[in-house]
Amino acid sequence: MVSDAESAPVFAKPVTLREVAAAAGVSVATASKALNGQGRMTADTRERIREVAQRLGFRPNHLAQSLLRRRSFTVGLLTNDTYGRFSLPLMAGVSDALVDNGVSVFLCNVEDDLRLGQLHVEAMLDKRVDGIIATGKRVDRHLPVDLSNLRVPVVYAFTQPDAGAIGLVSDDAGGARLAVEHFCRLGRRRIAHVSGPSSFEVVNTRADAYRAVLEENNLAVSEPLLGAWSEAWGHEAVARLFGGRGERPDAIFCGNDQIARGVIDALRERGVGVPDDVGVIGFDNWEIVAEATRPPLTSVDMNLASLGREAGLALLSLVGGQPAAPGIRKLPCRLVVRQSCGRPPGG
Amino acid sequence: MVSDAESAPVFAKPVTLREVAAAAGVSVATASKALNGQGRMTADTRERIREVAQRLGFRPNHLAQSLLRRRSFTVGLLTNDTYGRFSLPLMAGVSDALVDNGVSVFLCNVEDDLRLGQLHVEAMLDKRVDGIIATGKRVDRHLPVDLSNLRVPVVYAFTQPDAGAIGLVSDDAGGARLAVEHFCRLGRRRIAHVSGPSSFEVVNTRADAYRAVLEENNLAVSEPLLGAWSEAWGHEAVARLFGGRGERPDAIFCGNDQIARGVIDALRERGVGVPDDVGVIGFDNWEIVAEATRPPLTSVDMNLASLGREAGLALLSLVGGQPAAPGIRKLPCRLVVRQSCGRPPGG
DNA sequence: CTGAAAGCGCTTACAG
DNA sequence: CTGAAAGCGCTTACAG
Repeated sequence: MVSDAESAPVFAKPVTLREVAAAAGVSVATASKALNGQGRMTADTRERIREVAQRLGFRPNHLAQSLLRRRSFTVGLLTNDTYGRFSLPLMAGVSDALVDNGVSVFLCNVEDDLRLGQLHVEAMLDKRVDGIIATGKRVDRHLPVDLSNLRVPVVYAFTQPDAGAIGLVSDDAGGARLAVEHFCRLGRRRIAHVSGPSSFEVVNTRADAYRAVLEENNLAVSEPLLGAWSEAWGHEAVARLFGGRGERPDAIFCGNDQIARGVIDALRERGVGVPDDVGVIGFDNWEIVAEATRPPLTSVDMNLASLGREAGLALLSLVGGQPAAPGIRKLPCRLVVRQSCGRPPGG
Repeated sequence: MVSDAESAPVFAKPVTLREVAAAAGVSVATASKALNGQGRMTADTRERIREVAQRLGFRPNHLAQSLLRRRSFTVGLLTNDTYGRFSLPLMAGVSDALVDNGVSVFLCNVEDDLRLGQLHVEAMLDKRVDGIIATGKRVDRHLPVDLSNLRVPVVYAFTQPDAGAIGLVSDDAGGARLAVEHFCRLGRRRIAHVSGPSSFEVVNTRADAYRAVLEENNLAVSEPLLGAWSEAWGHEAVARLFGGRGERPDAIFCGNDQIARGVIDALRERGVGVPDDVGVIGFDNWEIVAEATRPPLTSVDMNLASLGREAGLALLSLVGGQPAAPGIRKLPCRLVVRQSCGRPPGG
C-alpha cells in the first residue's frame, strides 16, 4: 500500500444508474423513469429511488444522454478578439444566457489564423455542438473561418454574418443619435465629430447619423474629422479645431473613448473647460477609460452583454427548430451620462 | 412541399460509422479498426474504407468515443474576471495549449456568485470534463466555489489554490526586481515606489523586492507610497513626492500601468521631463495604456498567456495520471522596455 | 405498476 | 484477415 502523500491522487469513478438501480432493488429502466419523472409507478417507489440516487450522489452522465437525445446541450463560441475589449462582455452575455438554459459554451480563440479556425470548428462539430456563435472585434469583417453549410445553426454577433444568416449588431446610427441629440438638448450649437478611420463601416454610419441630427435641428454641419482610434489623434484633432481662426465648437462627439480621452486632455492643456466651454461624449463606454478622464466621460454604451444574451437566445431558438428570419438585427445603444457633457441650461 | 425560403433550414444528420461500413461492404468493427489504424487487415481494405469515409464526410462522434474511453477531451475554465484584463490572455493561453492537444475548453463565467459557481461546476462534472482550471482576477483571493474533493484534477492559475493543489502564479518579486534593477543599471539613484493598497498581497511582495534590490545596491530606501490602483493616485503621489522640500526621486517604479500613467501625466504637468529627469516603469504591460502614455511606458509583463499555457499542460499531465507535486509554481515576468525609463548612461 | 429489450454511435477483446 | 458480440451509460417504446 502506497502512502497517500506519495501517490498521484485517485479520482473516484462516478456512480452509474445501474448502481442506483441495484441499490434500490429495481431495474435501470425503472430507476431512469423514477429520476426523470417519466412512466407510472407508486409515489413510494419513485421516492425511494430518488433517495438512493441522492445518497449515492448519482449524477447522470451527459455524454450518454446526449448520444440518445442527439443534442449535446453545448455550443461553440468563436472569437478572434484576443484583446477582448469588445468580445469579453459579449462572451459573458452569451455564457450567462446559455448556462441558465443548461447549455455550456466552448471557448474557441481563432486569432486570425485560418488553420486554427478550421481546427476549432471541426473539433466543435465532432463534439456535436448544438450550434455556433461567431463573434469578433469588428462588425464589418468576417471571421477567418467558413461557417456556411455547417450541420448546425450559426448566429453572428458583432461580426459580419454570412449571406442568409442571422447577425446581431449594435445600432450604431442610433447610438450616435443619442449622443448628438443629447448635445442638442443641452443647448450646444456647434457640435463637432472626431472619429476613427473611414475604412471602418461604423465610422461612416455614425458620421451620417451625426449629420442627420444636426440637419434636423437646423445646426451647421462641420465635416467630421477622421483619423486613428487613438488618444494621439484626439490631441491632434483638438489642435486643428482650436488652432485656426475659425469658429470653435462647443461640443465634440468622439468615435471612441480613447479619442475622447485625448480630446479632453488636449482641451485641458489649452485651458478650455470641459464641460463648461466644450462638452465631450465618447463611444464604447469603456469604463476603465471613461472613469479615468477628468472629468469622467459621458459615453455611448453598445450593450454588448445584452447583445451576447440575445445571440445566445437566438441560437437556442434555432436549435429548437424555430424558424427565424435571416438578416441583421440591430440592438439599441444607451447613453451613460457622466460629467463631460454638461448639464441642461436650466439644470 | 414547403418552399426553401419559408421553412426553417434542415440540417443534415451526420454520417455514422455504420453507413461507412455498409458503403464499404464491411462490418462496423472492421471500419472502426481501419480508420483508427488498429487490428490487422490488408492495406487494400483499409485504404478502401478510408476512401469511403472520406467521400461520405465521416467524422466520428466524440460523444460516443468519450463514453467508451471515459475521457471527454474537454476541460472547464472557471473565471470571475468579467472585465478580462488579466484572465483573457490567460484564457487564450489555456485554450491554445489545449486545442493543440485535441482538448476543448468550456468557458465558465462565475462572477462572484456562489450559486452560479456551483451551477457551472456541476454542469461541467455532468458533462464529464477531464479536469478544471480555475482562474481569477486576483492572486490572493480564492474563487467563490468549492473545488476540493472533486472527481477530477484541478489546476489554479492566477488565483489562490486550495491546500494541496497545484497553483501557477507570476513571480511578482522577480518582476519587481526586473524593474528596480533596470533602474539601477541605468544609474538612477533615488528610486521611489508608488503602488496599490496593502490589502493586496502583491503590493507587499513587490514592495519587499523593491527594498531588497535597493539595499543590495546600497541605495536609500524610501518608504513605498501606497494608495489606489488608479491614475488619480498616480497624480497625488507625484504631488507628495515633488511638492515638499525633500529630495526628489529620479525614478519611480509603479505598481500598475494606470498609476504609472497618472504619474507620467502629473510629471509632465509639473514640467518634469520623462525619462530625462525621472524614469518611470509600470507593471502589467497593459498595452492599451502602456502605448498611450507619453512617452510610451516601460512595464513589467506577467506573461499571462504563458501562464495559461503552463496551466493547461499541467492539467493535461494530471489528467494523464502523472503525479505532480502540489504547491505554488512561480513563472518569470519580463520587462518590456519602451521610452519612459531612459537609456543607459553611455547609451 | 415494473422490467426486458433495443438502441444512441462507437471500440475492443474474442472467435473463426 | 474479418466479423459477431458485448459494452460505455443512459432512455424509451413495448410487453406483461
